Amino acid sequence: MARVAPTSFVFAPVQLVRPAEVVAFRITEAILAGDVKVGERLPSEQALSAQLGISRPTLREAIKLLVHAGLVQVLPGSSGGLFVISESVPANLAGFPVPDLPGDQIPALLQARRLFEPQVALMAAQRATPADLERMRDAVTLSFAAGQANRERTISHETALMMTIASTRFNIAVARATQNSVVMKMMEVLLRRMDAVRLAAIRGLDDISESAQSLRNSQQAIESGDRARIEAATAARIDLLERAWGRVSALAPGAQAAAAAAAPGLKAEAAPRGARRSSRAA
Amino acid sequence: MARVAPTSFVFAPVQLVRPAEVVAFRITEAILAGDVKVGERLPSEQALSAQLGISRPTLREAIKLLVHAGLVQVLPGSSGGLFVISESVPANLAGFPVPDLPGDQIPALLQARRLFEPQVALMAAQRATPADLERMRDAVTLSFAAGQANRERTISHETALMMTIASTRFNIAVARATQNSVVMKMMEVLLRRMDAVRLAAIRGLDDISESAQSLRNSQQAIESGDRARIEAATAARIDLLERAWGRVSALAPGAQAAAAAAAPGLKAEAAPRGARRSSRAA
DNA sequence: TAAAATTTGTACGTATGTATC
DNA sequence: CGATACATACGTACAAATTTT
Repeated sequence: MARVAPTSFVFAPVQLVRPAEVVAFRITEAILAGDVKVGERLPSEQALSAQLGISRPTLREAIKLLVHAGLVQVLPGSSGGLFVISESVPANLAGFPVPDLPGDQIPALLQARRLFEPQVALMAAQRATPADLERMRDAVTLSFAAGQANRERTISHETALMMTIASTRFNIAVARATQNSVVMKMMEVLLRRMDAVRLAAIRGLDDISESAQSLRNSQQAIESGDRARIEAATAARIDLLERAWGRVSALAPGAQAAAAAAAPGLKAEAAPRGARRSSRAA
Repeated sequence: MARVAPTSFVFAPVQLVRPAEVVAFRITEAILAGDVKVGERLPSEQALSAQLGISRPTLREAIKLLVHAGLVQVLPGSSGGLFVISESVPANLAGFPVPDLPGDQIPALLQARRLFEPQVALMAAQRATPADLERMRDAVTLSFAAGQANRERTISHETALMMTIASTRFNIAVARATQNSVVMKMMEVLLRRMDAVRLAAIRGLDDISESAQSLRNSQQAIESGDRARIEAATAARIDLLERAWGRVSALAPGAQAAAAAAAPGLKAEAAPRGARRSSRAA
């Protein structure tokens, strides 16, 4: 048989994920979403591992990551358990798997949000339950609290963190309000990539209250149900983020450097031993 | 210390993925996308494993899956290698990881597409390269070929398969045309869940040529760049699918049963032994 | 004061799958 | 391509800690 030249197509590397990392991320999500609040106790290891469909050793591995990240505290004994002690640690800071996102693709991320989120907000407005609306209002309240705590011109790290949590929580609430699991899954794809940007971008804001304001505008627009208003408010929110990001990346020598600095672990630190790394198939 | 009741929030099970499955899926994607065509030879095992960032045994494991699925053929010897021999096996039929999708959530999937795809098509129209447009046209051509091969009223399995490939390929081409990696990733979330629906739905079509026609309408609309036309054509394409699905699920005793039949493995057959299952964190 | 209940902590044996040669 | 060595995850069982009864 005649020799056939191989295809010229080159396959991108796959990124593998360890169960413990997936589990830790799942729990972190629940904390960030406000499903489990600070001070609450998670189910026992036995119950949790059953719910998650994994073994207890694997769960314990995940718990180690969470403890190391300062998100939870574990107490032994009869009235002990796994307690949530913080909600302010972005997943990427804890060394969790973050999809590879070259810094220069952050505009692509923002554009994807611009494409997706107005539609999601519209659908949310049509289908939100009272509980959904309350979750949105809670997120807005949190964002204003963050703004209040920071009256000075400079934006502290804590304030930026609170604001990122509020924003993330708002987005999750909106996605949930669609009552559509596929939309939620797609929003997760966006949110997992947003961690890196938010923190950096928020520090590029002229005024921290702008961010809270834009969240409230979106929330009120959704409650009003007015189509044009929803689209405008959602677009405005992303505009704000984009402008802030532009300012930050212009200040820094390079956008990539800024992005990397904001999210250690983003560049995937050359794989400790095996080729064990994170995340889904492309 | 007072005893604290655990949170009432229940965690959804995580779905784990094995490297070989991820790799097999990645290669399948390339085949379905038309990146590597039938008859082509893939790179050598050594080259492939290097590209994919995995060991050769893992790759070989993945190849076993592909061979079993009838997608590729392994020929030994100097002029041998890994040859693509088919593109017509949906990933789910090969036992690949398919995200859990309860049959009753297929309307949610279709609604998510309705929300997302018109926007993607608009963006694609603005940014498509000539190569992108050609990929779309190729997909349309393929769909018409499928229609031609099936002039009778009843739709054969082969025809349905060809049509699903053409549709998938068209969607991939449109997503690629956005030149936006995040949008592509989100489209993947949709497409991976579509496999189950397409095959079943297509058989519910009044006329197989409707499907090819709707693809061509979308393709021409995108080339025209006309906003209203693009939105209408994309919506019409999903309408067609939704009507077909409605017909299929109405015929069958239950929509869930039909969905499960179309996609074995969908319902996650009660976990053979461990909790080995597929895919990303929720 | 002591026993019981609950929950984390630790350890072992097995199976599976991956990496190295 | 095969065989061996290693890593990972599971299941289970038991020990330790702490509060409640």
